[in-house]
Amino acid sequence: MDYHTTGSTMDWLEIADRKLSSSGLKKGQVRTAVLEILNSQECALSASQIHHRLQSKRKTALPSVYRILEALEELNIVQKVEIGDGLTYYEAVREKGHHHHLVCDSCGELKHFEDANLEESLQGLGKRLSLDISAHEVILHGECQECSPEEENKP
Amino acid sequence: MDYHTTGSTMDWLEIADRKLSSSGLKKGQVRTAVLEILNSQECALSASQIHHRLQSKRKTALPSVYRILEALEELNIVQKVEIGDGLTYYEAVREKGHHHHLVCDSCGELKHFEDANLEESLQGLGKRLSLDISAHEVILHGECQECSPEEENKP
DNA sequence: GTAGGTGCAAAGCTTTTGCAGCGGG
DNA sequence: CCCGCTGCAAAAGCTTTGCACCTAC
Repeated sequence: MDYHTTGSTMDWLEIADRKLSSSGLKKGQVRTAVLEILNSQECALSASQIHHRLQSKRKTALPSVYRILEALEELNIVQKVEIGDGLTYYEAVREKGHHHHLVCDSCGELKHFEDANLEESLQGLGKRLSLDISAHEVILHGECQECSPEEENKP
Repeated sequence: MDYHTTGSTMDWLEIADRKLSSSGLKKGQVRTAVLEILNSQECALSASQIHHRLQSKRKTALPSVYRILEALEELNIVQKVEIGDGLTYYEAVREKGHHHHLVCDSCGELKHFEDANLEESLQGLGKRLSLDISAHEVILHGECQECSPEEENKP
């Protein structure tokens, strides 16, 4: 399960390819396109957003997108991000850059951030309650920096 | 917006009643029953669980449950808890006891916990990123204490 | 040639909406 | 008596499944 055979940092696409082929999966055209979209995307996209972007390249069926995302999730190549109101997004799982999300109340956009402090708290929490935590998600709701007025004249 | 007129801690049901009537809403039988169920429930329930519990008392329509929960959410009497996989739960918003949730990987049950440290981290995070955070949710996934073997003979 | 990949149509689920009749204040 | 409450039926999303055909290896 160690993909650092060369010592250099491996590309997410490369890792994905290996995981896929070692699971006996082939490189279909739609799957390849989905991987490219997610790779060039900084944050998460919904299934229908991905589907929409695919249309410009090739006629694609939405069920295929779901099947592909499901397979990628199984292999821990992508992960679901559920941001509330039943909205589901998908994003690449990269080696570095574990992060959490902010959903902007104004523009609705999904932003992400990292915070060591938060991770520490979560880890400590697991210990304190003696829970074996396999995953955690933190979703913030609020105003993103673009939307919030620069609060220059605050009391 | 202060419901502590008497100085004593007010019951959640009482607060709910006031909020409802001050919004011009009536005390329908189903709504009253939903409030009672949520009040006697420590943690969150799904719409269909609530619906199911209601059947023993009275024939109820699932859409009514959704409408009631929607109204209660609007008044901040209950809140949604979305725990992933598209599962949505609802729970009473009480004056004290802000908490977060753990979804057990084994039994699937929803547990809750409080953690001051975590709250602090989240607050600090808002400051650091200068975000105006209106809400936050933390969902942990792992094994709850009941499910995890008591790990007595750990190396 | 043989699995896996993909499109299409249809089914499944949860949640929402419209409407008519009931019921609380 | 009026407006809100509720049940019923239907619609609306989003996601999954079945099946036939295509394609990578």
